Amino acid sequence: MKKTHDCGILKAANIGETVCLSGWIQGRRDHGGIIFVDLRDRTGIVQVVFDCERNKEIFHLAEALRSEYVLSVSGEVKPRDPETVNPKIPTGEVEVFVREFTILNPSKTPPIYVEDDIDVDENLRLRYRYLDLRRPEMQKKLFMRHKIIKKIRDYLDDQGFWEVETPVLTRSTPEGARDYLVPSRIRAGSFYALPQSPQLFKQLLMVAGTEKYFQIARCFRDEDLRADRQPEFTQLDMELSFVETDDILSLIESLVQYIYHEALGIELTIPFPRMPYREAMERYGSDKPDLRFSLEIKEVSDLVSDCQFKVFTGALKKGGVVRGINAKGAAFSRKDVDDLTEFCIQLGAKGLAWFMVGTEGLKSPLLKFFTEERLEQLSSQMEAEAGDVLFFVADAQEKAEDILGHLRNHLAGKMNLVKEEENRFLWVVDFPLLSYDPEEKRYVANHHPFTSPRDEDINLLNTEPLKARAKAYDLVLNGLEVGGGSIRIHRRELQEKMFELLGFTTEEAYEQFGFLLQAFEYGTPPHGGIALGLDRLIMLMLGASSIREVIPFPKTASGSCLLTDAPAPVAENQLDELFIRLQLPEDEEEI
RNA sequence: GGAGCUGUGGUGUAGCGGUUAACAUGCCGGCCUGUCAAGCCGGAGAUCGCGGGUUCAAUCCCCGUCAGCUCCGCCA
Repeated sequence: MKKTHDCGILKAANIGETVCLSGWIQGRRDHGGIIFVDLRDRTGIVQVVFDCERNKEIFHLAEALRSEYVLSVSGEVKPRDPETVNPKIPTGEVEVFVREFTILNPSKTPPIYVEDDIDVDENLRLRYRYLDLRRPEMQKKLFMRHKIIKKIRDYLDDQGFWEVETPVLTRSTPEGARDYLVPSRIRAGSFYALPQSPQLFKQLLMVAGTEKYFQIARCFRDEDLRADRQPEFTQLDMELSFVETDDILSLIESLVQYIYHEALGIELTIPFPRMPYREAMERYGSDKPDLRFSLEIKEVSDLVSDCQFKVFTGALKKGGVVRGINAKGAAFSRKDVDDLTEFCIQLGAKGLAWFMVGTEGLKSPLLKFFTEERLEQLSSQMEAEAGDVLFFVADAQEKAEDILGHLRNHLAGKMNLVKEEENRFLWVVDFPLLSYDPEEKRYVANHHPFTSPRDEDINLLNTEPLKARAKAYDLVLNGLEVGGGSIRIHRRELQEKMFELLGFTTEEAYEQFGFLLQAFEYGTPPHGGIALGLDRLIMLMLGASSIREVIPFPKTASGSCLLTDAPAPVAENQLDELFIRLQLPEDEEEI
């Protein structure tokens, strides 16, 4: 028997047809003389009927059917009596009277329910992922992921991009995240690294004249996991020649607008707003601000510089700042405020100053440190009204920004301010090119060593390198970074200057990046690119709360796969072939 | 590396220093010809994550450990 129709598509128009359906048994209702079975495939569910009176033999065979058996049935599509129509399912007007059927495979009783809205330990879902993925909501996520990526390919193909594959076994380069290493059998003692991104190859493709490149690229970073971070993940990686920042931003805006329209039917307004990094940090305390709520951070250093509160004045004397957030109308209890203080302390704050705004003025243990006039100015600066609670952090600028940024997000959750249905895209631009690493006592590239400074900031590299801004940009959606890229350096002198600032000698630079620097000597077009984190983007597009929901076979927080039990020990002869001897911490099992 | 939360029949929960460990659902059997969360009757199913400690007595309290989740560090 060959499947002639999908289960989920049968409707009144099919009445009278003889069909063959194949799928899984969603459920069975045995009434003694008649058995109803819901047959499910990836398109949906249809009711098939085994009737004692019509076919006694088939009916008795059907008594053995159970959930999740794989079943093939053939029979006639019949209309249901009006009073037995099921309006809850699309196929509810019809049912199939079974003439014959085959059990293609029986099933043990599944450990999780194959249905939507299950409340089950994620452990079990991951261990039995193949059952979890049978659930309609997961099938939909798989399908939507396919569809979004298909639309990306369609769009970029239409724009003249070539999809090019780059190696997965490549070489380890310094900077960036920890590499996953793969030992070489043929060259003893040497290792490949799995790519953190195809960065260097896509730049080489620009030298190679590809001009417009993209790839749906798997990337690997051996770092700890988060709800929005897995050690292996998928990027839409792109690189273009003869472009500047605006070309890339508007291309991505159109692409994102296209896939939202095509895949979700949602119309996005472009261009997306653009915000300099500095402004994002000052107003939101984050380089990936969530714009679905306001709660902006306010500067109050000037207003508190002459107060008696030593925590404030002390921070200012050390060159720090005092900044605050107004939790509008929050009307927090003392307990809430204590919890929030604890939250900030966990993040490294020394404390959290607060003022409750009542109808009769401010309430706070800190009132005595301030003059009436200053309190009034403070209230006005913070736009305080009765019911508000004002919070202040005094610390070094970067730290204060960071803590307030986290507090802002936390408050939004606690106060239920996040407009979940909104899609607030934002470009954050003008990132600082470099930061200073006090441990290594050198500058480090914020993006990567090939990121170009802004033309007008090139001279700053000689005088105040930390003030130089990069031609780098991040795409932010609802408080998550969903993409980032830059215009690259394509001129040799500037690249050498960068390496010099990063503390590489010419020899070291050639040792690590010689192949790229050499390529750059053979006619390199100006170029730039971007990579979008597809798992995150798809997660947000589908309203999922974790990246794991849109990855078919994800890893757990400790990097293991509960389905295959990877990572796992290997046989000794495998290690021998690779010239590897294990040196495990004490008390570890012998492998 | 650090902090927090969670762990009880297959599944989801309740419980409590001494219980026959409760409920729902699922599963098995029986009855039942129009259900679609079918219904009714009966039954099986748990060494309460693991190890140690306190105690006359531990699923419950303490310590450790493992696993999962969230966050910090890390990661663009």
